[in-house]
Parts: sequence; C-alpha cells; structure tokens
Amino acid sequence: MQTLFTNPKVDPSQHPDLNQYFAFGISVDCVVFGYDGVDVKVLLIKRGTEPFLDYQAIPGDLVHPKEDAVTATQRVLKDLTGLQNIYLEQLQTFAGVDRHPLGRVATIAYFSLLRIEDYNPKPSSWATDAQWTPIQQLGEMAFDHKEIFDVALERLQRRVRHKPVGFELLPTEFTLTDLQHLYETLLNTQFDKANFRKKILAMGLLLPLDKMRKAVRYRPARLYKFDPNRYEALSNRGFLFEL
Amino acid sequence: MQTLFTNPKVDPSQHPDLNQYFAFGISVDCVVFGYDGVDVKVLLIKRGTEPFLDYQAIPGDLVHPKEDAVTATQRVLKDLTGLQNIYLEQLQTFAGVDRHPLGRVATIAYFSLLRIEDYNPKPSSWATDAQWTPIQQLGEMAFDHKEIFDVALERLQRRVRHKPVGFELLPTEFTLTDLQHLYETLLNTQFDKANFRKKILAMGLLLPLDKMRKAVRYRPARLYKFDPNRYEALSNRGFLFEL
DNA sequence: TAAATTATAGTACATTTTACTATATCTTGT
DNA sequence: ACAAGATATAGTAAAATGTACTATAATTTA
Repeated sequence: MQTLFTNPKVDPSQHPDLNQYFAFGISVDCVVFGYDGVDVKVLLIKRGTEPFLDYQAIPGDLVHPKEDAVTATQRVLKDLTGLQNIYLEQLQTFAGVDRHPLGRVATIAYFSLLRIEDYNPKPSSWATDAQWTPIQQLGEMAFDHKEIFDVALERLQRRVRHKPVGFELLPTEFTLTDLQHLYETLLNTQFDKANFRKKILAMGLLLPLDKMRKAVRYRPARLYKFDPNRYEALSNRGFLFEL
Repeated sequence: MQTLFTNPKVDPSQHPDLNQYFAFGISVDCVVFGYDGVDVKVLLIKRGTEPFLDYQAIPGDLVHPKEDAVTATQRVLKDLTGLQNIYLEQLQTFAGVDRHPLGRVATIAYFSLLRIEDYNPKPSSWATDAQWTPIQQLGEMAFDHKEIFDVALERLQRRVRHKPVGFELLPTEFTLTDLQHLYETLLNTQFDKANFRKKILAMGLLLPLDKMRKAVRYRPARLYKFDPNRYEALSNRGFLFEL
C-alpha cells in the first residue's frame, strides 16, 4: 500500500497527525441466505477465536491491506465455510465506534442468495462450525451481527418483491407451486394459487418445459425455468418486476 | 480508541501482525440533492487541497477515530458547506484499493435530499467553493466521485418511486402541479395531469389547505401539504407508496 | 375403480389505470 | 366590463388488472 509519507504529492509537514486517521480496520461480513425447498435459512459459523469465542456469527473477517471488498468477501467465505463463487450484493456498512472490541473496525456487510442443495459448507480456519440455521431460530450473536442480520432480512424481503432474485433460491427447474411456496415463506404471506400462477406467467419470464415433476404423490406439475435473457430484454424496455 | 494491545481479552503474541490490518482510513461522502422548483441539482465543492486540488468533488472527508459515520457526515457537511441537520440515508461503501492516492481509504457514501431555498451553502475549511450544480452539467470529479454520483442518482430515482421522499424536495406547501413537475424532472418522464392528481390524492397522504398559490399568471391552484403521520399510520397497515 | 389430492383452466365481478372531454377559475389586454 | 388566454379541477368511458371463486383434469393410493 502506498502510505501517506511515500506519496510524492503530499508534504507530511502539512499533515502533522494524518496518521491517526489511518488506524481503522475494515472487515466484510456476508449474510448468506439459502433455501432448501421448505425453509429459508442463513449460514452461520461458530467462532473459534476471541473475541466472542464460541458465539454464533455471520461469516466475515478483516480485509487485507491491498484487497478490495468483494474479493475479501469471496476469500473469507471460502476460508471459513468453503463456499465459492457466490452472488454478492452489498447491503450496508456498519461503522459504530464500539462495535468491535479489538479496535475501530467498520464492516461492509454483503448478502447472498443460494440453493442449499448446490453447496456444502464446511467450517475451516478459525470457524469451528458452519450451519444452516432457520431464520426463526437465531440465538445470541457476536458483535452487532444480529442487527446486521435484521437489516439483511428486511432488504431480502424488499428485493425479492422488486427483482426476480427469488429464482436464485430455487433449482433451475421448478414448478409454480415451488415458486409460490418460496414467496410465501420469504414474505410470510399467502397467495391465491390460481391468481399467483396467472400473474407470474403473464410476466413471460418463465419458460415452460416439456417435463413434469415426478415421484410425487398426486398429479405432477409442469416444470418451468427462469429465462434471464427475456428478463434482460424486458427490463431494457422498461418492464419492472413486481410481486 | 481502545487499541489491539490495550485490550485485556487479546494476547498480542497470538496476533503477530494484526496491526497491518489497522491501517485503513475511512471517509464519508455525501451526495446532497436539491430542488429549486425547476431543476434537480447536486451540491459540489471545489477542493482547495491536494490530492485533486481544484477538482469538483462530493463533500466528504476522513472520519475521526472515535466518531461514528453519521456524526462524521454531519460534521463534514457543516465544515465544508455550512449545511446542518440534514436528512441522510446510507448509499453504499466504495472500497477500491486504489481509489485514494493518500493510502487505503474506504468511503461510506450517503445521500441527502433538500429544498434549495431552505439552505445557503457557504464553502469553508478546505473547500474553496460550494455550488449547486445541475445534474446534467457535471464535469470531471475527484477520486471516484463520478461513480458515486451515478450510483446515488440511480438510487434516488428508485427511492422516489417507492417512498414519499419527494416531499423532502418541495416547500412545505405545494400544488399538485409542483409535485408532478418534480416527479417528471426526477424520473425524466411525463404524466397525464388529471390521472396524476387522482392517483396522488387517492393515497390520502396530502392535506388540502385553504390557501391558493398566488402571484401566478392564471388560475391559481390549491396548496397541499404532506401528512407524515398519515403516511406512518398507513404504512403500519401495509400501505406501500408507489408511483 | 372410487377417493384423495394437487394442477390447471376458466369465469364473473371489482378495482385500478388510461385516455380523454368538459367545465371552472383566474389574469391580462382591450 | 368583458373576451381571450391559460391553467386547475371534475368527470367519464373503455381497457387493463386484480380478486375470489368454480370447474375440470390428471395422477396416486386404497
């Protein structure tokens, strides 16, 4: 990193105590939401180090000096949970003065959505556990991670109504009932079955497949897949997803 | 600030080079949007110091070691432009490795909405100028401030459609035509006059006043004011503002 | 083969949106 | 005083969308 006093443009005598401003730590934390077909869960680790030893926590760690935030988040997630190449969206930065006992650390929070079946988290580095936790069953958490989680959930619920991100949580091929159940779970509401179908299909974002869901107890439903190209095209023409 | 080595819970020998992680600077930048009845403008300063001497910039500066981000933003805005007590919403954090020539600085960006007539920005501290700039006429800007501005504008346009923040930009008392013009300017679209009126009034968020706009060339229009309590009440019952 | 259960189509009514017309109200110019 | 010009506001009819149902189809299990 180029430091203050190696920068030729800057006369250090003009900035007597500028170095006190360069004493922050920056961390990243990522709220990973997953869906297993029934519940929405969040990936939490158990801390194997002080501070907050043995507390549940959102996976996260300090950013390296020459590393950007998204790279750091991918690295940290891989180190702690084994997860790689996952979709990230920046959530919010939490910069309270006393939020970290080691010093002044601002954390850039991200959130992420994925299908639980596609990933197999394994704790490593200083994480002694990595578990999918139903979002109703959260215990005490390290730092201000509960607050971060709450903000993330609120954002997820808004996001899912205005962008077709819900499909990130379903298998590539899904039935309309699957989709409806996901939205009902995420938003904690009920939809009329026939009308939900009509509304979603009218958007024209789903490709009907010539396949049916099998191994099911009663009449099997048609499988669909989300068509990202179609969404892209419609978006450019001013279409707004809204549920 | 409590440093790493004064924290009793931490054994420094366990963390040999933790201090390299505490060499970040954190800054805040605030994109202040204003409306003067005709144009949407943004408050920019001219930098009177290196780096980027004499460049236009979004007002912002380094956060003090024991200061939280919102407090820092209010302080910096007051120092540079004289503006006080303004509404702030966190936008996004920009943490690129090389975005600041003095060292590694992550900036937490905020944005703000206000009525230009209510404030009178005056440059001070190291700001040599503070000007309301129409958002179509932005020149080259310091650091990555152009990118920050672009993200802020996009967010403003989304925000204004889903939350009644537009009223922050109008005088307390305004006509429906004023409101329509604001939205048309912000969103760069046209609305049908009669239908815009009906839609807005149907929300029940506006209190009609027994006053008319005067000193106008033709038939004066009724003045209204926004009713925040009503919005609060409706929101709690699940009402979603949508334009 | 009937009962159970879910999928899907359809329909009628209510509500909202959209495009437009008509009327009211005010100022300015004569 | 009054007509002309300009904007505000009310109203209305058709179209589109949303809502609450009913009916039928398809499949498995008993």
